[in-house]
Amino acid sequence: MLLDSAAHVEPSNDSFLAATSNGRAQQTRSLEQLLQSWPLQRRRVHAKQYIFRAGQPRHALYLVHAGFFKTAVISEDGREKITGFRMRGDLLGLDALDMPAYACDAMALDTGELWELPYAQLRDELPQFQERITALLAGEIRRDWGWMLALGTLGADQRVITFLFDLASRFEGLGFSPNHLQLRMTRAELGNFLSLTLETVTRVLSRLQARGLIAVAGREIRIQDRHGLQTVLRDSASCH
Amino acid sequence: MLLDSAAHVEPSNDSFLAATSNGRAQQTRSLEQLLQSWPLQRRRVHAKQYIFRAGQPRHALYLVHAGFFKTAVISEDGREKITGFRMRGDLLGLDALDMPAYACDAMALDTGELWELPYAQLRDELPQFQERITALLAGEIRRDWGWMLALGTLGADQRVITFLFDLASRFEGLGFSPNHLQLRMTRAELGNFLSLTLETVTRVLSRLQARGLIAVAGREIRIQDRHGLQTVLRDSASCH
DNA sequence: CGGCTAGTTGAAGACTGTCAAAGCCTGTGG
DNA sequence: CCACAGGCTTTGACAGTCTTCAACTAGCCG
Repeated sequence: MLLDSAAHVEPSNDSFLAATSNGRAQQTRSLEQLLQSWPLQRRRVHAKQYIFRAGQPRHALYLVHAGFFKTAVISEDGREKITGFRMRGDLLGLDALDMPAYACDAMALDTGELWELPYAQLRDELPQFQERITALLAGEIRRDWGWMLALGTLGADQRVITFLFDLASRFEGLGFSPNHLQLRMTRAELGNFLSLTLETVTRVLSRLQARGLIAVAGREIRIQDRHGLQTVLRDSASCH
Repeated sequence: MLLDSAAHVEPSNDSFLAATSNGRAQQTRSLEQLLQSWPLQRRRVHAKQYIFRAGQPRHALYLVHAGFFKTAVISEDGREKITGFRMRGDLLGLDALDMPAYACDAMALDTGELWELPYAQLRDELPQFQERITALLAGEIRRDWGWMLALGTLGADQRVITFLFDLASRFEGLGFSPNHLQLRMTRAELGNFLSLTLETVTRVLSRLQARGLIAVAGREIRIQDRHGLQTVLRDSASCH
């Protein structure tokens, strides 16, 4: 009888995405510290520039130091799916650590700076590095699962709200205001990530604005009634 | 100009899920070999038994040696999402490697056997172990992304077909027939994983059977026209 | 046999996608 | 400085897929 009916200590829903984000921020903050004294190759990138694309030979791991990025997978018949938006402290290329080639596309959404990490070298010379990488990989899995849960069980409004909260939490972790969000992606990219059309994203934002919950001005979004948003998240029961 | 407009070597669509499965099979096959001479604690489990639940203190990593399992995350308001079905060679608990508590529920869908891996010990004493774990983590991320792509861009029929192909590929990797699938999960669980309702799953299976593409008898499914299924996968363009 | 779980099928409705048109913003070039 | 082109966003009308609700069947076990 292996742990069959033991107590089920539930991680709260909101904390699922939020906590992992915070956790990640902390962990990579210390990853930055860990690498402070290391002579790293730095790269500046500009908007719409691909850092790498799926299939290209993998030669480095990138730590985002500034800027906003997206990673995406593409099927052979052209279907694209954005797997995440990456900002300071996130790593690009983690998912292909065990492969000779990158497994996704990584694109800058605005100008930014990347630190190039020589994985093999760091792994061999820096004792805590491997452990950090493992934690980041596991964290990415939990984050993905959190989004799979959200996309699979929530309606359009709730998905957008969840996204806004997640973004706010991550911004806050980086020292920015959690109520004043400057989006760097298009409606289409946002919709792609949330498995919605760009029109639906627009409609949801308009709807939430009409209710006075947020203020939308293009890609600038202000959260005006956090509590009201959470109510929407709760009340409108699942569509499943 | 960092790798901006370089050639884009595309991994084929079908290989996205299939290849990762095969890759995983190989890797964990050697993981089994790697552990052959290790004295591992073995556990037998029965259907509907929880191996662990989210929030419980993590004390081991489990390697599936026999049986069929599901892992799921649950939100505080009760929404559940099955994150994957696990069989021989898969690891349970990988996603919480960096945490003191498990991050998901793991449940046996039939009787099975698990090998309990003492992570810290193996990591310290077995040189190749850490590397394998890293590869498994990265593989899980790619697999999740593949499903996020499928669920976000495919219609109901295509999702079910993709699932059948994935399952067939995994069975084949374990030495079973890829055309004779014995499902171990309910329609509800299948639907949950594919972000569909159980009714929709049933209807899709009936529809595919009516077209002579598969033969359905409860949880026993025979793939009768693989080529026809692939055609459906291609032709019915995305719903996005 | 009765109760239970799992699966199938039908009809109606909701949510979101699709298609279309128009407005907006920005950068460029005359 | 203004005009224009192009990409991005917004909004509307309509259609389609999937969900919801409900009834019914089948298999299993006390």
